[in-house]
Amino acid sequence: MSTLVEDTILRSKKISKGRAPCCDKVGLKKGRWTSEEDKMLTDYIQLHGEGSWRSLPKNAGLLRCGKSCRLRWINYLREDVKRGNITSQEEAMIVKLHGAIGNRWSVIARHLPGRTDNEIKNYWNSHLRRKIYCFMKPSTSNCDTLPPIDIAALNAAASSKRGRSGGRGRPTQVPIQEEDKNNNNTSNQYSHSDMNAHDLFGKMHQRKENPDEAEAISITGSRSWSQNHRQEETFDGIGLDAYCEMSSGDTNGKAGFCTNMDGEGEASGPFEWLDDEVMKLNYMFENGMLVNPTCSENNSMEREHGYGMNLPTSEDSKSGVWSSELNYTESGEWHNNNNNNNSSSTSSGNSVYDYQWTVWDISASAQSHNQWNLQYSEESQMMTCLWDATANGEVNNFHL
DNA sequence: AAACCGTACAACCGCCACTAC
DNA sequence: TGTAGTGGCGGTTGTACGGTT
Repeated sequence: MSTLVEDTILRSKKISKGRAPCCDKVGLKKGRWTSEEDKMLTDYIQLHGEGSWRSLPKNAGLLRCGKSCRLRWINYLREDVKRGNITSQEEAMIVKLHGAIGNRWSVIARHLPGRTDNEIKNYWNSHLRRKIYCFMKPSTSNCDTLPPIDIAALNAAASSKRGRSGGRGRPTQVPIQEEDKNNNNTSNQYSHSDMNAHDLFGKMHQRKENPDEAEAISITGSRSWSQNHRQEETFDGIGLDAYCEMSSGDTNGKAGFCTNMDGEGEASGPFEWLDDEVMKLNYMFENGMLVNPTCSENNSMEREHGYGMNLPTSEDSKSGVWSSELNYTESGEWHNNNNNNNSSSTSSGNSVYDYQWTVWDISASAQSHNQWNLQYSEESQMMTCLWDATANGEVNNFHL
């Protein structure tokens, strides 16, 4: 009889709560691990090896959830976990990879030997994100034309759009799969969430390989939202109101829209994607993926004053500035191409500010359409190590 | 000295992909 | 083929700690 009751309870739990929890949390300890617990876990794994996390706590005599044991082992107890400050080289790699692939911490971590995804994620959230947001805020007299960024409002807008998403795969702000279910135009339709750096890279490559066939892509710095709406949202302070439009080659695309090949699309609210996507676009600026024809490589004024990360020029590539100086090999080793330490552009500390900066007069460029052109420039090729492309430009693999 | 505040980071949570059955 | 178990991932929270008022 009691078994029947237990079964009923278990079944009702499963029905009412979906999946059963990873473990019975009753009586389990939470919070910080003690050194005794660490030793018990380490001793057990050294004896029996990793795996079977569900049964491990019981076998090891730990009052912990299996997940908690796994996390503790992977992030802190393993011998190959590197402790200590993130180096400037590692920081540069994080910035670069994050610009290319976004919050895929585990992928980024694979390129940083000894670093865990959790550590990198924390480092990003506590150090780098702030720095990079700060760089978008005009700090020099040269940037007076640009209003300051209201970071608090940005974050508020971003967080208000996010539920507790979690999960692997695409970190959705918009339920894309649901979106796809509800319409038939999935082949050429892009949502803001889809419109990430990865997609843009692929499309840029397509453009390069088949300029006549591939979709036209334009990235335009623009204040495209209605004045009323912007005022309501108190987002007057946005410094980089870039929006993406993807159309059949003319100006069918609409600001902030998901458009298909016919220029049809559904408007989304402004700023939904700013928090992440603008940053990604910004990284593309930084990495030379977007080339402003009004900014010549030799424009020293632009290169000397700080608004945005400096685009590595072909000259930079030759002289060892930026990424050409630092390579990461397949074997997981850092390789410094620059054998002398005289380069004035090398990072002097753990700050993205150590890179060179340049001025991007986004406000001015926003006044005309299509002023930002995506170009497959020589400089941009430093990012092409990240993907494979077939002859027709189809991206089929990310080297991450 | 105490209260407050911001930061860093360890840990937790929920979800998803994969796999075995 | 469907389902449950498991590992893994990314977002978020909790808290210790140092600095400031």
